[in-house]
Amino acid sequence: MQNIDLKNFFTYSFSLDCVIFGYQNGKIHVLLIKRSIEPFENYWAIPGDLVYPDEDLPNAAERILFDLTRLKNIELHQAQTFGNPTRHPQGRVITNAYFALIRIDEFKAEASSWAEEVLWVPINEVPNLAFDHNLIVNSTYELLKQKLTFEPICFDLLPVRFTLNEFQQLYEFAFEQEMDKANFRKKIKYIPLIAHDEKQQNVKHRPAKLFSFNEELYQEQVKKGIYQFRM
Amino acid sequence: MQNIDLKNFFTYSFSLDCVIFGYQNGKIHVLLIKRSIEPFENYWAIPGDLVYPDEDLPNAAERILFDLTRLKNIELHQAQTFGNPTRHPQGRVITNAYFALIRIDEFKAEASSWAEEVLWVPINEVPNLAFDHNLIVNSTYELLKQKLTFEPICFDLLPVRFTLNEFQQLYEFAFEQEMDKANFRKKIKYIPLIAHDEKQQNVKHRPAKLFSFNEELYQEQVKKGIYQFRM
DNA sequence: ATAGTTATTGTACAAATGACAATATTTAGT
DNA sequence: ACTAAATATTGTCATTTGTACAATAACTAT
Repeated sequence: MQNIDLKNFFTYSFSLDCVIFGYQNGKIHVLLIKRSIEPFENYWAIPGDLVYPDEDLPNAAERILFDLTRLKNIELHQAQTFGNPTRHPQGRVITNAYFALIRIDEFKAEASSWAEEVLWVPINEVPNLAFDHNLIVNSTYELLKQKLTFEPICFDLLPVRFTLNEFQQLYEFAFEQEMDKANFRKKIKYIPLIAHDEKQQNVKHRPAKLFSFNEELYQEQVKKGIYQFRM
Repeated sequence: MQNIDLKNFFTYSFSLDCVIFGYQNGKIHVLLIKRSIEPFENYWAIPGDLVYPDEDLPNAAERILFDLTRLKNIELHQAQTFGNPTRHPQGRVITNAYFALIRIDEFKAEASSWAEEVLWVPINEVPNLAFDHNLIVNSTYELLKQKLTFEPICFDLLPVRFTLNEFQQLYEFAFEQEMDKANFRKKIKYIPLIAHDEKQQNVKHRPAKLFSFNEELYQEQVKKGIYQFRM
């Protein structure tokens, strides 16, 4: 796996790792796979693999995620790049993290290729992972938290129709901080939401009203410069 | 420069490009070098080169910047990675952008190695650059503007001692928006600044008082959770 | 109907924002 | 020394936003 003659030229491998976040039971989860191959056989890891020589990064992200987890039609975004020379035991592999936010129950992740198992694990209960994947997951989670403040990406994690309490709890979890219900509602006053007639089901108390994000109105308001998302 | 046998393995080159921002005459500038080698000979570009096989990315950033511009002791930060397969005419070269913010007059950039010339150019007057360097510069500038809102990095661009007007003008330039003097001063009320007795020199009107950033107090307040920078 | 539980709305005070005006200090010229 | 020009610095006030806490509403289960 070494080639001295080409040293200083095409001497690297380049891989891409996917950090897939999902929200369930009031907790943000991350998707892991169990490796059935060396190195780190039987370790949990995030889905990732080598990028093909002629492949663009966004395409590689889609392909790799699908190969290992059967997930598709997911919007992936670039995060950090990790290039420590010793991060891969078999050679110099620089890796670029991509991340996505999905509704866990809207997609069905299935182990595939050399992924033996898939697992959604709460972000604060992630076990020891292969390679430097703990570092990658943690760094990317920091990025996610940043983005939660300035972009309406919370709605990719929430159910399409959600209660205001579910909405609030997502932020309480991410920022590890309790918030006042009344004040939270004032804070989100200008976020374009659609209030539905429908109500929460199967709760043993007063059911809450269901809302959904008004994507079109949001886009329109942003274009006009009337509104900027901020939490 | 092609090696068919190793296709799918160590088949990439990995490079690193530096976007160095400086502030002068009320404008944010970026540092360019003129290439004296192919490809893109005689084009302006940002300083960048291949990463050595055993080199960590932060070290590579330092080394490459010094080799081409003689700049050193500069804090470099990772930005985006660009991996379009056709971005380099001679093969697959994935590149990782790093950026830094400096005071132009505190450092002396000098052309070195295959850099024939160096040039500070206002960010809104950047010419056509080699490779996809315009894309890299623009993306990184967007990142800089984001960071200007949430981290006190403006003080890396401003002179060590600055007037409040210089401070304000930096933000007015970056966000392309005029601000009210009085309100700006209210906004920065909690930023830990040191007011000096010293005043602006060589102006033909009332000179402004000079301030500097109180880094220690800032760190202390952040640690205590008392304060979070926000513009 | 009643208790239990959560949803939703209201109130009152403190703090921040934004538009605008007033005052202060310096230089340059007489 | 006095004055005009220029910019620095501070103040006012109406409006909006933030925060803590309380009150009311609506549903379930018994």
